[in-house]
Amino acid sequence: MAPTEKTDLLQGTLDMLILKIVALGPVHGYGISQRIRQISKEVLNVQQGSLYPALHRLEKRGWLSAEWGDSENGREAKFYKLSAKGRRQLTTEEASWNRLSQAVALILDAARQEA
Amino acid sequence: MAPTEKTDLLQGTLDMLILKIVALGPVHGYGISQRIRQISKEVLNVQQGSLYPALHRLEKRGWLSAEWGDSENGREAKFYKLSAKGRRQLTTEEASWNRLSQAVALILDAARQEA
DNA sequence: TTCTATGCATAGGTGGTCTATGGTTCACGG
DNA sequence: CCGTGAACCATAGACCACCTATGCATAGAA
Repeated sequence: MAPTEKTDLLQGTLDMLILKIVALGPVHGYGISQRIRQISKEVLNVQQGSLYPALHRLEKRGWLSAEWGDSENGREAKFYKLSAKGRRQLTTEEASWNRLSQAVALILDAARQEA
Repeated sequence: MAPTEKTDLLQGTLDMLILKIVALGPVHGYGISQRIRQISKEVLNVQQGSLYPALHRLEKRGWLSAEWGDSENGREAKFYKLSAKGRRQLTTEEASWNRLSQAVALILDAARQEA
């Protein structure tokens, strides 16, 4: 109804996106969602209720490490860093994403090879 | 552990893939999963436990219509056809997929614009 | 005859995402 | 001076798509 299109994201990609953003350098949670929105040109909009559980999940799996610090505005914020394990995970997920998205593209391109 | 990589698919894309396959012409359920596997070059493997509930879901939403008939082997099989409503839905989902996958690509390409 | 492929189907569990809340501090406008 | 909104964190509850496991039936091959 509203002109705002659904900005939901593709399930299963959130972890990868977060890992990728954090790979660019330490960021706090709120900043991650902002960067995802910016870099994706307002297409991807990560809800806070999705973001924070995801961050905790990734931390629990040892892919991220967290540390409290001060944000650019002098506020308290929890900064995340990518661990070596997280870097490996990111590589895996990127490869998987490429395989799968290319496979989907194959399907969407189909129309030829039909008997 | 096993050398077989996870062939799971991207959540949320199954409906679109099914609609797309059916758009190529009437097929029965089992055939849909085969074609997805073939066209994707063995990358996408739709489990039967995912497929049939999805088909019922799509039918219930009026995007597909079903009809019993005989398969190539002379067996009983339920054939699916795309409805006009389903065709519209497919268009929508394809556009959405393109938007989102391109947005993800933007994130994965990132590394430049950082301050 | 037993196994595999074809074909349909459901039940139950898992897990990620969304919505809805809740709270704090800072800055700005009225 | 007070309200509002942005910056920041967080959790609870619900939803829903997908997977695993299982069931059944028939045909053909080993």
